[in-house]
Amino acid sequence: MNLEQALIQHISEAITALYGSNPQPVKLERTNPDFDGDYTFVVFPLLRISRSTPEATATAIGEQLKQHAPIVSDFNVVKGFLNIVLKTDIYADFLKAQWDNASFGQTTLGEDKKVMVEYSSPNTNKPLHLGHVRNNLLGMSVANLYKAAGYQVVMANLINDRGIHICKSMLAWQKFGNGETPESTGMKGDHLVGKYYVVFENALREKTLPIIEEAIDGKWTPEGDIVKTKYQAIIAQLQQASEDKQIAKLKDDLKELVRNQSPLMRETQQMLRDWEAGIPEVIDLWKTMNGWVYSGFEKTYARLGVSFDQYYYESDTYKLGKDVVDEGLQKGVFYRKDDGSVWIDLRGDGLDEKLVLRGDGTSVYITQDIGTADLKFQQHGVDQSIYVVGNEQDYHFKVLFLIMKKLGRPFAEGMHHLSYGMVDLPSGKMKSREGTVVDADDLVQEMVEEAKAKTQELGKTDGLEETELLNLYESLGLSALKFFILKVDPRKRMLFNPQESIDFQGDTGPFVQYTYARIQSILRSASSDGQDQSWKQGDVNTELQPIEIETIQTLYRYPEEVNKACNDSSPAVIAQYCIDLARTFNRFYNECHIMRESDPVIKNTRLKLAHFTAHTLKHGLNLLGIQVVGRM
RNA sequence: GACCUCGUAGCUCAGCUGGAUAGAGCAACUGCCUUCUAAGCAGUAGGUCACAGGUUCGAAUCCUGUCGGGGUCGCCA
Repeated sequence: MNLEQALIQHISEAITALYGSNPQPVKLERTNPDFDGDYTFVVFPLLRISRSTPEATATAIGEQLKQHAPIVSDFNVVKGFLNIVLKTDIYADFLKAQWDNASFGQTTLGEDKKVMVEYSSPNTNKPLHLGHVRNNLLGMSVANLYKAAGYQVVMANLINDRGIHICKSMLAWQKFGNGETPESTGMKGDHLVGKYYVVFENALREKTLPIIEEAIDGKWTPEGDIVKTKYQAIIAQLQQASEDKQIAKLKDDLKELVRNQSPLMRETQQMLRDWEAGIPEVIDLWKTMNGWVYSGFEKTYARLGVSFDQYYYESDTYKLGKDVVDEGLQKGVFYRKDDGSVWIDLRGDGLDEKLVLRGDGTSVYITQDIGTADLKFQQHGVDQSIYVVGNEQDYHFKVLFLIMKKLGRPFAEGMHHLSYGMVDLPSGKMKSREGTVVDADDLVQEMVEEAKAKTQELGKTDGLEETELLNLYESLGLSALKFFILKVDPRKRMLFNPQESIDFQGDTGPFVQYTYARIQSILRSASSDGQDQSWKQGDVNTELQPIEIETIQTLYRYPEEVNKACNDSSPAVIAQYCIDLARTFNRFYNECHIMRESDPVIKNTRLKLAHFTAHTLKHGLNLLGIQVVGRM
């Protein structure tokens, strides 16, 4: 039982003793720093049964606690707020018991439970960009959080390796590639493939631009009756449209129509059909180019420090789910329309009717997601399944989870969408067309170079080997990047300012690492100046300074923060905590001497406190996927 | 148009399961290195918590509406 629970029980007993009953669960808060006390109990809700003033009620409970609760040393009352002061021995005892606990921060929240975290899920036609970086960092960190909370974790990556967009890169390479390979060009495989995706888009734009203009003027003569009818319908609407927004949309529709009729797109569509038919040349090309992409991705993943236990490929999973559609039809969850398409009616749940299988019997996106959900639970027997996917897919996941529930899947309750917000740049949204996309590899490289420049400027690294230095720059650069992204609530849209992200002062990863490195420096001198490990023995001082108590209180909170972060799937909770702990320790560092303290008990107590803090900072940073450094 | 989501200091963000005088960092200004790493610490200044109602002893937090940003409403993924 932790302190808070013990105190809650004492308060509850005090209330019962005074008023005969306790109408509601006791809620405690940490005392506002401006007031004296550790915990605060608000008595307003009790006034009905105490039939007294707030002050008198709070005082009565305070007196009762002081007499009967052994952990309470004192109290004070401000209006209806009962501020409770705990005995400092409690903090000394806690420090003594936990300072060297190597598993401090590991909790039992998820004992005997298993969770899958699916994240990353890239397309194999382009290299990773800043948006993927947020996804990857979140996924990895959330997986770490679950592990720390005692869950078994399966990290999964569902790779989108098929589809029309993949064929675009393939076709462009075939037509314009001249046999280029990563080896022949020295390019990273994912970048090479991405280059041909851009080549394709440019060629398509160039070739269709005059036709689109023609089409807007109503002078286009498309082939095929269906297209002709569609075209005429759009033109008719366009002539009547008056709002700018509507006109723009119609023009976009037109553009899409013209593009899809272009020879280039037809070839691409044919290639997709050939792929589905298993034509060997197409499959070979697909395998080759995807292979390039995977080796490129692996380098990016390795540098970011993310990894996976289970890969799924859409080229496998896109066939799944059709038998579940049959099952749903039998159960009456789905229904079939006259054209053969299968639907679910979710209007009763505030959503729409949603297609789950096309009229021609082929899958849509959600079909395979239904099948893949079953597969995940069958293969791994997980209790929970987390999808780390951007918030533009909120609706999709609402529908998916509802479908699984209606199909009677017991695991449906354990499915969660970690819906994270988009990353904006100071210039606005990232747009590939405008070349404002921030490439993941470039970004990491810039951060590491900035770390190197900053480190050299400060010049504190004399005596470090070359490999140690490289490791240091890597660690610092990635720390700045990861912390910058993870400290923001995942659910919120965030602004990525490159200038601010490479700032190493204030609320940053390097700041927390710095605090850790500082402590290591102290611990090194404690162990090397002839005193060896003797500071680890002996008792701890019970006469603690306020700042020492505050540091211990902050440490005490840590396991709760881990649980909170896990429950909320929010690494930001840990990032904010790390800042809090580092700042509190730095204040302690400034106010109290450690190595220069002459009283050995006080000195050794402070060394233990420093050691404990370092452990906790390291644990917290590791949860964010950040490595600590001993010197910087 | 319908639905979802966000709006807190000049900027980036905490705080949001209702509690005291709304907190950090950056930017600005002022102090602190012959003493454990100044990538640090202390201080000054900066707020109509978008706006208007409501619920409550008490609202940045919950409810309704308005305004503003973003997203979604494909037999795309």
